[in-house]
Amino acid sequence: MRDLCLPLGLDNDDMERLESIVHTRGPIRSGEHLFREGDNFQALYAVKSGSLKTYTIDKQGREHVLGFHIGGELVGLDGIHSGHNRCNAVALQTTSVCALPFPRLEQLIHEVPGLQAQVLRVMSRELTASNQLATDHSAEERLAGFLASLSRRFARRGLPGTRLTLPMPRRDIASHLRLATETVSRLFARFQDDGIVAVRRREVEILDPAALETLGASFDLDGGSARQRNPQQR
Amino acid sequence: MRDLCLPLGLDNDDMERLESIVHTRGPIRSGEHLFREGDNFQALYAVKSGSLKTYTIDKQGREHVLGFHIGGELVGLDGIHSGHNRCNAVALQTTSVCALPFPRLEQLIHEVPGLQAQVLRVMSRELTASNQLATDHSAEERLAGFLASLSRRFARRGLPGTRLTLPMPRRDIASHLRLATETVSRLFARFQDDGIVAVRRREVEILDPAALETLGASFDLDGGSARQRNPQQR
DNA sequence: TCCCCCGATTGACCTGCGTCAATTCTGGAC
DNA sequence: GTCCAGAATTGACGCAGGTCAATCGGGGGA
Repeated sequence: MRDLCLPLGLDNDDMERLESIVHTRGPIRSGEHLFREGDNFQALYAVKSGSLKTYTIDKQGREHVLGFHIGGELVGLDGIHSGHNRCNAVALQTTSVCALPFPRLEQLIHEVPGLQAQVLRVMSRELTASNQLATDHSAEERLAGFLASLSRRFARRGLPGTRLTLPMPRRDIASHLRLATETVSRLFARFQDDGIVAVRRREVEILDPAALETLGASFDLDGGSARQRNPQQR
Repeated sequence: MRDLCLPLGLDNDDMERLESIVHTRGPIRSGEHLFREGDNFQALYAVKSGSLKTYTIDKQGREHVLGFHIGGELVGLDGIHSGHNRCNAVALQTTSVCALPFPRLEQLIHEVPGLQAQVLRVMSRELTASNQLATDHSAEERLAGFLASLSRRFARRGLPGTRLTLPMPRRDIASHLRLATETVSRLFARFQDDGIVAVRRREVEILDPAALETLGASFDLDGGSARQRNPQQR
């Protein structure tokens, strides 16, 4: 297979064992669901290409976008504990994924110590990111932090980090950041006036990455803006 | 030891193995820190008695309360991936915890399959809860959902779920829910006027649990309000 | 017992962002 | 090419909740 593109840092042998249990699923076309809230939880999914959004519908019928997932990222971790998927996952564009059937994955985690460590790490990172998303920040900080984070994630995939095509509409960005669509639109306009980005619909060019990082510094969605750790001991 | 009070559903033998690696730490007095952001990540902590809050300080110096942890709950999961604690943990009252040194825990997870499954489950549940916290709801929904959740958690511990003593000040509740202290205070007053609760400082009596659940229904912090799953397929 | 300090409450006012509404843009369908 | 439905933008306005400020209250220390 050779195409499970998760950055797990496993050696070749372990990676092959992991790939032996996955099966590719796709293409999933834009708007099609990978899974839905309440479905039996059967597998985790690694995005190979394209992108997904995850969301929930609350008891009032309102949609809440939990996150966006591009290539190399994992989806479905929140479904483990209850045995049911806790959110919906829908393709934002033509997308293909690798399914990692959970019972077999659990078995493999047990057999491959390196995999155990990586899975714990991935889940922990997801938790940190979600915690960050739950914090309280202004609309400006949120959008700047979101763009900076997205830019880094694209760059990590080898795509140009300063010239991106957003896979999602404004409405989804807004929902994800707990803003109104109009607020997102106005902020894009403001960032553009300030010379920080050039935006045309879903094409975004980041003209002043430093300014974007500064604006979004306190809303660091993936702990990646500064590689600097915080080495203070008490 | 016999006092690691985590509801992991392990058999006696496995539980004993787990307890053999923990060591009790406490009492931690109110205001003392269990760990701080940036510290080397060394252990997970299970709260035995008392309570903790976890929080971060952002680059502007603002505090964000991530969560509260009472007996039987686990703290520190977000520190795994980076090897450094990602938040601060401070006691809200006299508190004692069990430290689970992570390297030994990892080893034990490998050896005890039942423990592996439980750890994955616990992390997944944390993730679901954090995702929920990140969603967009009115102040009223947030506070009602928070109180309902807290009530359930107390009840799970065998404490009266309708008569609770809040271990945290208004300011921390407000920060956790992304509200102003004054808003929390006003909402308590309103809930009291509506006959839903009786509040006196930190003493809260829930007079109308159903009303509280209804108000907070769409902001379900621990998936516990309704045991009903969502069995729809597709 | 009396302070004293800090947490909580309450009121008045303000503002960031949401809501509503009107255009404009645009990429597919044909 | 033309049409059109949905996406994005822009403006006017309103409100939920934040901010500022004054007061209250109660537990702990001497």
